[in-house]
Amino acid sequence: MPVHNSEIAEMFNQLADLLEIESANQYRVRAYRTAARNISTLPQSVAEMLEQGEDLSSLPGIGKDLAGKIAEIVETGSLSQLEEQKGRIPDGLLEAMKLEGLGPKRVSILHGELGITSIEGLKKAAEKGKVRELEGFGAKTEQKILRDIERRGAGGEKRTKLSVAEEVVKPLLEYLDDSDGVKSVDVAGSYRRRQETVGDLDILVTCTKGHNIMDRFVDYEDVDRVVSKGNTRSTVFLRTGLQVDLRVIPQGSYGAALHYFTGSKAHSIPVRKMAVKKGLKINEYGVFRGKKRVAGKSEEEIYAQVDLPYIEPELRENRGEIEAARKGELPTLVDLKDIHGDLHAHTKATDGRSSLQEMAQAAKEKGYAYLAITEHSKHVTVAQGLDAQRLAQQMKEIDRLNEDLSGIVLLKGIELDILEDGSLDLPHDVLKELDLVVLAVHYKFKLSEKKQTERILRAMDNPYFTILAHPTGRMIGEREPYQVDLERLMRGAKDCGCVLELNAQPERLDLADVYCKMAKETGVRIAVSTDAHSVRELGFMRFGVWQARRGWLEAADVINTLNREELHKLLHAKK
DNA sequence: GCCGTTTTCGGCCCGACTGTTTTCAGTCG
Repeated sequence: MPVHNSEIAEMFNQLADLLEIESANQYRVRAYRTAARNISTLPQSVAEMLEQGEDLSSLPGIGKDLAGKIAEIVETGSLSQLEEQKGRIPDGLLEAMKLEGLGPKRVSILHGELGITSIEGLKKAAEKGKVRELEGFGAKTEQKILRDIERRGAGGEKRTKLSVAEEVVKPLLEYLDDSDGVKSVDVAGSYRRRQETVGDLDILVTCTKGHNIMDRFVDYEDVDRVVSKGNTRSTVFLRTGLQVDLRVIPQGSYGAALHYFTGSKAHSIPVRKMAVKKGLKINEYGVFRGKKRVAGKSEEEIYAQVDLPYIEPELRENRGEIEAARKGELPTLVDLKDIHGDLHAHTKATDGRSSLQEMAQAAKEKGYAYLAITEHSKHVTVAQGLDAQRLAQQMKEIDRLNEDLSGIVLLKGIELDILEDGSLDLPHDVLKELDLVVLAVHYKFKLSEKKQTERILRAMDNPYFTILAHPTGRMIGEREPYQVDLERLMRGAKDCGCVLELNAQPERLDLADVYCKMAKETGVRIAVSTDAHSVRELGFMRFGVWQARRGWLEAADVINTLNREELHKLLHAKK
């Protein structure tokens, strides 16, 4: 089993924690964290790069030393330096570092003065009042530690899916916006970058002088606990467990603050370095030459100071956007208004909840030109997938309905199961009557990477194949993707003119952003599809488009930006 | 530990809030 990038990143982060507890040079610590961050966001496997003889020290933030450590991890599955450090510092202290208000210095004191080695031990010491007696600690810190231990026992921290965050954010924004003196309210952070999950929410407001937005914020009905409250920054936890930071920003600094708090950190650092080279300093208040602020009102101003055009939030991950901006080669990202139809939807005939008519009507109201009905095929028994006879019946219904519809056309399709050996769940003479065939893997997720890849490649190699649905089968936070060689899959898709789906269901968002970018670079086009099981779910298109934008996709990379005639030509080109 | 139109040494992003202290260290983002 090859070592995953995330495992290497985790080891480097642990090592950074341990070094901090031992008061190592802070820049050395930072180097490990930077390396961990860079590795975890690489699209390709570091283990594979190594296998192919690539020089890892060419990666950003990886020098000779860390390249050697990665090689050791890939070869042996562990890192001797990490094991040594762990021998000196108990695991419990790493856990304790995650508690609110406890960092390396205090954890080190707890270890040295009280001999704490575990959360359990820390809890006992705090209950006996031993912690408050230590220098730099007090009664409040002790209480906070106890509270946090209790809280974590109940749940533990988790990232929140973008769709869930959206539900929480909307009423909160309305609440904040709906008070006199508030001029603007915006969400920054990973939410604005439309990352598939968010850790916390960063909300920025501007308001008239003297207005106390902070009082209103901490009074919000969903606030469970106020962590801190100041004049310009407050932090609360909502009942859902989501952390929300609110910052009050002076108008003249709004762009600078928006840029700063949108991040990502990986994007901001090189931008700030570019400023330093020009004798400027960028912080959340503006761009400064000496003490004089030279920009700050808008993000455009900030970028202009370092000779860059505006960079869309979805691109700000330090995945080449700064270089592209410098060369004037930024993509014009696909937009929701470019979308002319949806190519994956279900109805009551299988596991959907709306009728054909309802789906057609809703799609028409969205301004779509087409909607593909793609029910499950018979192998998916739990969804009462269609056999040849029921499919034929539905096709007749669609023909009848199309005669009555104006402005939109329903396309006849199927979400056809790929069987274990790569053969298809319905015969070719049935498929040839359809407008499009969406192929999908729903069973046998545990095949080896080689078998899974060949299974799908074989399925692609049939004349009716059009789109591969949810290409990795992942469910965010629930189910890992199945093992598949995506590079090989994409080359195969390019050879046979197949399209990959970006499934817009918020718990799938499959293909992930980095793979969308890989598809684009390979020359494979993407269908952004909702896989809607109801009228409401047709609205999931926005999540798909956001993810597509994070994957650098332009309208020309996405087939459902085509008009009806262009799409028809594409779908019939293969036959 | 990384990095270099300041290149083999000397920098490396920095401000707000809290708690404990009485001028500031630690933590956090």
